[in-house]
Amino acid sequence: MTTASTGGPRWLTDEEQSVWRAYLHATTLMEDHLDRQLQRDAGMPHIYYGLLVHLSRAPRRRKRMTELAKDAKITRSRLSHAVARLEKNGWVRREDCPSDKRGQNAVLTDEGYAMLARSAPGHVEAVRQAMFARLTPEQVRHLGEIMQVIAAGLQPEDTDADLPWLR
Amino acid sequence: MTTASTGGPRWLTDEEQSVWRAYLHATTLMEDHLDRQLQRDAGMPHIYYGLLVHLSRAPRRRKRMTELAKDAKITRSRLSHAVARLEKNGWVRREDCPSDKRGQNAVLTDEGYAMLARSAPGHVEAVRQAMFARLTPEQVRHLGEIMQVIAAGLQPEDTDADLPWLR
DNA sequence: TGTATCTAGTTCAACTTTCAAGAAAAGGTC
DNA sequence: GACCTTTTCTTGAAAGTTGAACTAGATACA
Repeated sequence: MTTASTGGPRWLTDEEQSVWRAYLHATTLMEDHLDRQLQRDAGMPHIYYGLLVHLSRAPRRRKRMTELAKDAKITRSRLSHAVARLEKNGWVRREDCPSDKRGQNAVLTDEGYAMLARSAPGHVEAVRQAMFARLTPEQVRHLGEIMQVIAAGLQPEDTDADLPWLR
Repeated sequence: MTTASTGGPRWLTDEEQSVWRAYLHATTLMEDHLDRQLQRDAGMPHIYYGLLVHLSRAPRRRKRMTELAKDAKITRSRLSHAVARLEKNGWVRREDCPSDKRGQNAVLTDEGYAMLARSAPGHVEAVRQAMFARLTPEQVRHLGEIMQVIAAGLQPEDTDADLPWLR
């Protein structure tokens, strides 16, 4: 039942509710699926794998902790723990930042890179099967646009340029 | 760069990669956003809130543990811990299942229901602002269809009816 | 210089999730 | 009934996450 605007709380329409449920359902299953796949084939959860991917793309395969945390959308605290674990695995190592003595670079080791090279094909295949193999090209395009819009709305603005009180 | 079919591992096209990144980005931000919103306004993470919602919709506001776990797409173990926590809050209580002495029902208490009634409007508003307020009606429809397809592909088939070796 | 403030990263404790193991009841088969 | 298997749910330990507190170094400014 769709509530007309009576002054009470605004609920979602039937369609919105159904879309929201589908969204939660699909995203939960996807995350579980990939976590399991990577835990099995690469010995780490999805987010840790993502950290290695980020590092592999960075110049000289290294990145400042804070920047990496920002890229991966996790807190610095969580990153500290994660890097500690990945270091224990030998896939990442920390190195002092030469220009800022507070800073640390997380560096993808050769072993880390090799692990990534080994597990990437399987992971990509899992992603393809779970998502792209099932959608039409149009749906893929739509999904991209929709996700861009949602992310933009939730993204904390990191540029102060357009904050009125700083104009 | 899009790899042609050379026999090596099949990568994603540029567009697929970009859509995949957008998907990960948006879903991560959304989950964080809602977790924070509910932790702040209802004192529990999103998934726990979801459990209360499920119970509130169930007949007599109660449900067998296994069934609840299935609905919420979490393991029974996780549910056991979660219900223990919610029980401590006074929002849920366990009750023996009369027909099966192994069974337990999770029951939404009046306090739990009140808590839900109190926090639901804010949560719905958060969902609306994060998603539906930013999408066109067409995008909402597309998103629903896309999520249905993805969920269907990942959903473990619980009917054995069509397994070939049981035919 | 001195001092106040900010930033980078870590650490701790509390909480949540996972995985493997286990207790208890139910269901099947002889 | 006895026996074996399956289902239901819980438990405990290990792993991961969170948010607040903390250290050390950078930055700003008088």
